[in-house]
Amino acid sequence: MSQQVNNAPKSKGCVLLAGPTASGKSALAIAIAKEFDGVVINADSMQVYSGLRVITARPSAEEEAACPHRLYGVLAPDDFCSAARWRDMALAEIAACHAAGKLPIICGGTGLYFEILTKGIAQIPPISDAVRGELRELHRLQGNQVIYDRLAAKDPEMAEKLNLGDSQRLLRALEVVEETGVPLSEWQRKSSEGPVLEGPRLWLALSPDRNWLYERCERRLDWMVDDGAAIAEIETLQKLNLDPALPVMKALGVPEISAYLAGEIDLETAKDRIKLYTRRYAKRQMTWVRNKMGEAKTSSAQDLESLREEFFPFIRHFLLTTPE
RNA sequence: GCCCAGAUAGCUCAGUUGGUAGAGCAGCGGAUUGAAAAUCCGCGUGUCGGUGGUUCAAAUCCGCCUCUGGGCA
Repeated sequence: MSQQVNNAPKSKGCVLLAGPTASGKSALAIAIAKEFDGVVINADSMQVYSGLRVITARPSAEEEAACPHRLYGVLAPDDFCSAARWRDMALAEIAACHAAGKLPIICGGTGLYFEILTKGIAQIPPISDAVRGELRELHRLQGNQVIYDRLAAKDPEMAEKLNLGDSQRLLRALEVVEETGVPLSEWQRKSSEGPVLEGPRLWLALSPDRNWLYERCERRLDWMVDDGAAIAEIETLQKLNLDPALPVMKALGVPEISAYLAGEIDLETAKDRIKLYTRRYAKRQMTWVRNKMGEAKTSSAQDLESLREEFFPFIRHFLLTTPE
C-alpha cells in the first residue's frame, strides 16, 4: 500500500499535525514521514532555537536521523522568531518539499503559527529598535496604564478590545501605531494580504486524556532533569548572558532551573513549578485545538500503533484523492 | 485502656452570639493575527466524618460511633 502511494504522483498537499506537548506528535510525525515519504517541518516556537534541545523536548539526534526534519534548532538562542518569520520559513520549506516530490508534515504545538500559516497576517513593517526600546522602557518604569492611555489616544478601537492587564498586546499595538502611523486595528483588517498556505491540506490533531497527558509531562520532566541533561543545558545557556526578555529565556523550565542554579530555590521546588506551568501550557494548547482546529481529524489514542491505525487510512485517502 | 485536640472544596485552612458555607493554592472554561512554552479574561467545583437528638432553623449545641494527631498509662 505504501509502495503504491510512494510511486504515485506527488501532490501539492500537506499534513498539519497539532496537539499538546508530550502527546506523541513527534513520533507520529516521523512515522508518517517514513510511511509516506515526508519531511517533518517544525511548528513549535521554542524548538526553532538551538541550545535547548532537552528542555524543549526537541527530537533527538536519532529521531532526526530517522527522516528529514526542518526548522528544528535553526535559530541562535539570542534570535527571535516572530510568527510571520516562522510562516515565511515554513512556506519555503513546504515549497522545497513539493519541488522534491515529498510530503510536508507541519508538526508542532504553537497554535498561533498554525493560525497564521493558514489564515495569513498583515504585512506590517518591522518595528525599529528605537520605538520598541523606548516603549518597553516606558512600560518597565510606569506600567500598563500609561501604555494603555497612549494607545487609547492613537488606536481607540484596539484599546477597546484589549484588557488593561494584557501588557504584551498593549505594547505590540502601541509600537505598531507609533512606528507606522497606522493603527494595528487597521492593519489587522488587511490580514489576508500576506502569503498563506495554499493547496490541499489534511489536519490532524491529538487530544489525549488529560490526566494521562499530565502524568506523561511530569515523567518526562523527571527524566529531563534527573540525569542532569537539562541543568547542564541551562548552565551553558546562562554563560551567554542573554537578555531575560528573549524568547529562549522564557521557555518552560529555563527561569525555574536558573533560579535553582542561582541558589534561590531547591531542585524539587523548581521541578514542581515546571510541572505546574507545563500542565497549564498543555491545557492552553488543548483549548486551541478544541476551538480553532475544528476541521482537524482528532484522536485520543495513547500509543503510536493506535495513532497509525486511526490516521494512516485518512492520509492514504488524502494523498490518493489530491490532484497534482 | 484513659484524657485532650482535630475531622468543612482536590490540598492547606476560615467560618462571629445557631439562619444549609468562603479564602489561598490546585483545577476547570475562554481568548489568542508579528518575540505565543508568551500574555490575558472568567468560574467555587461541597452528603461541612457518620448517626441520633435539641431547635422554626445545626458546620455551629448535646449523645454515641468511626478515623487521625498528641499526651497519660
